[in-house]
Amino acid sequence: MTHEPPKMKSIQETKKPLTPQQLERAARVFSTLSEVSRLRLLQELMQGPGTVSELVEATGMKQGNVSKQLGILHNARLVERERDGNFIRYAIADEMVVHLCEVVCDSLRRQAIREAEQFTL
Amino acid sequence: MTHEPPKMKSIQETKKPLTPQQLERAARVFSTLSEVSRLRLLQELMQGPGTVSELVEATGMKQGNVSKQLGILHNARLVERERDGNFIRYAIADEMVVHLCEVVCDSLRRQAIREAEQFTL
DNA sequence: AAGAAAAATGAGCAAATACGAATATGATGT
DNA sequence: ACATCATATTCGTATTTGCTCATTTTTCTT
Repeated sequence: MTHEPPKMKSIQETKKPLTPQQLERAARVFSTLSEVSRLRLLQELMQGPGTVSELVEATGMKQGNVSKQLGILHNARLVERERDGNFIRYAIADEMVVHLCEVVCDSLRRQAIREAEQFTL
Repeated sequence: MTHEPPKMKSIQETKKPLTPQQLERAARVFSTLSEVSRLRLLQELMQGPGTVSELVEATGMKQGNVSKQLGILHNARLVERERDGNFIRYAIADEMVVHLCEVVCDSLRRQAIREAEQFTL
């Protein structure tokens, strides 16, 4: 016979679920941020706009790779580009990126504190 | 001769860069959220804790897959599990997940509004 | 202890993708 | 027009990973 698991009240009932398309787009955003190389680039751009060669120098990545990852970020509308003579200057295009990174960093901090406390219990 | 690109002042100089390990962990968090199936599961869990079979029913995913994706979420400490008889109840373990999804959804909303405005210009 | 139910795990396959190397495109200055 | 510099793209390779199916592990019941 099939048992029924005991029910439990939800903490927050008030969240409306996302549509499949929204889920898809959210997944794409997260996927775009799922690579260290791209986070590295975004981190540099959070200090201010920068050209490809500046980013190559700042990150130590190969030029082709920098360009490719920036292209991915640009495709995802997280970054915008503007030509300046021979250079192309990239910049953060969506504040969301900054907020997302802040949220993750906050959590990492809290987690680190929690882990540190384990040694003093 | 190598040209120097014109400099530009940073908007926010006050952000401290993340360490390589922090970048790695942030990337791992984002990577964990980069799959629709896992977002789907998290979305269900945001309505409250649930067992594997409940999640199978709610999402239409295969049992093995649900279990595996939950395992990944659990490995990333985004989800916690608790045995309840024959069942195992999963629940959101880190509010960060909720915040991250909120941030992304806000951005998607803003983006949708911006795109809608393009038709009325 | 045996059987049933829930969840986890492993094998195999297909698809995605990150990176480096080489090459192509596009703009600038002479 | 040509040479040069900055950026983009293509190709090939290696790695990762998501999914299904089948099997195993764990717990509960009788």
